[in-house]
Amino acid sequence: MSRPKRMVNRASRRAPIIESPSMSVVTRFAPSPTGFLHIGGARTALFNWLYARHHGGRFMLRIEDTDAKRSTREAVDAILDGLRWLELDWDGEVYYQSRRHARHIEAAQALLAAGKAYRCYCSPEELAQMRQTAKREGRSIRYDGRWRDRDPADAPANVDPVIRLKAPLDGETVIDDLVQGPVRVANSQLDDMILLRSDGTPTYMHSVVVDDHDMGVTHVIRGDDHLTNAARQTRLFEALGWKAPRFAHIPLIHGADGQKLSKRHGALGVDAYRSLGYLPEALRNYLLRLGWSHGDDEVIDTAQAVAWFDLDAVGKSAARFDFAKLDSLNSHYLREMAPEALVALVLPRLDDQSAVVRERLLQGIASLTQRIKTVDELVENSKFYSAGPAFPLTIPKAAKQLEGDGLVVLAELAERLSGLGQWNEESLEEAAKAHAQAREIGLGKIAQPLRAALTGSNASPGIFEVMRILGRNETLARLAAVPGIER
RNA sequence: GUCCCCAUCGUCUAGUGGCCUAGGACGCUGGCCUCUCACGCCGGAAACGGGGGUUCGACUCCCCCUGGGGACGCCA
Repeated sequence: MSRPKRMVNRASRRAPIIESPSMSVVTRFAPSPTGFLHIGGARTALFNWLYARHHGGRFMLRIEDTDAKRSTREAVDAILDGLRWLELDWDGEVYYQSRRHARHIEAAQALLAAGKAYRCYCSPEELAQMRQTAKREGRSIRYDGRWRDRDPADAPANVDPVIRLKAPLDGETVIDDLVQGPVRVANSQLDDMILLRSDGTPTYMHSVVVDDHDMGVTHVIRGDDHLTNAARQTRLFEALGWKAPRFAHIPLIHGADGQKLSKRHGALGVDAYRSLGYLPEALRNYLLRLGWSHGDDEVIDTAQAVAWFDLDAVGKSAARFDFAKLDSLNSHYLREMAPEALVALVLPRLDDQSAVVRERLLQGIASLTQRIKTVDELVENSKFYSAGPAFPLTIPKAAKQLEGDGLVVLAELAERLSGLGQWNEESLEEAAKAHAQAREIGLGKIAQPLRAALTGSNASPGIFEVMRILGRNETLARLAAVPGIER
């Protein structure tokens, strides 16, 4: 596989990833269990997985369930299921952030003891008012630090305080983002974030930092809606005296309306893609190309993706989700599957799962697969191999074939077929053509009624293939079952 | 409102100062093939948001504008 010349240039241009060989990569996917694994999360997981696999590092999974009120076991299961279906295997045990509360609290207390954090006695109402005022006056909306240097003796008696980080007021925080490049944020824009809530539980912002450090995460790859969080978190890392990981904020996936795709806004869970009939490899390929590229390559299987993937080829602008392209990739991977694998997908969803049907499918599935985009369509189009069409036909165009002349032609053909010596595609086509010639009509005038009678549809694989696979008995039986034909 | 990010065909993208008459893919579309629908093959329409610079030369570098997105929670 030769790399295009330009790819080399591109790589050498941004190339900020100069790690010592001994430094092994650790990435993590850290979803919050408040719903299914949606498509954006799936891509974030994929990129983290690919980056770790490409660099021979570790890919960890951490469930961010610090919000006990909103986290559910069902959501955790849905996320795990989704990742398994996508075949994104994680290393080691699943981390549950909630189980590490003690550690998070300890870190916050240490900051407090070191004078790098402080107690804030503002009530939620007070904060809401602060925000409102700031908004009205056109200032940025953030906590004003009123308890930052206030005498603890002023503390109201029966108010449980939150613990806030005492972050630097001046200067700026620079994130040297692996995707976005250097991003500078004035420290004056960032307020003193809450580490521990008034009930003593740690916030997400704090837990993330402690966990990423403790887990040895080297690269945080996540949606760019976290970009400003990276600045906040960097300051916490500094306060704790830890080295911050490298950040890579990948652009978000937008819906057809150009807005961020989220659980509350149009995003489907990966389970929906599964039940819609998409293959995990197709979804991975599609998601990979949303924001990442390797020259003009489009069809990239997972092994190739692992070999090629790196952060320097991740684009910076948001992408819209496009089902049409997913469809085309899905049909590509479907067509590459072995008949046995395809049948294993289809047969369980058919009414008749007998050996006879299985054998028909084995023979007919390849050409069936040429005509569909999803597994669902494949199942739908395979049904005629399982059961004969019911009459009258539900498809008007097909039903029309079984009227008048069509019916006459079929009756005559049935006669001819019953006496046919060889039953293969060549002999069948020969017989049909001979009949067409005898009646001085086009082959289509015979093939279409045949198709309707045999498959119940006006579109199907080649009709002689269908007849061959169905066999003489079944073919004749189906013809005989057509209302208006007696034999 | 404040801050941050982004900007090439309808969509995903290639492009890193001359290789660009801007390439590929999906979709759309004309044709061929043909028993239907597909597949396949051949062809077509389709984009650098605008304005200033820099330069011998800008899709490419800089600035402004415009447009889009994101963040501003005791959510994650």
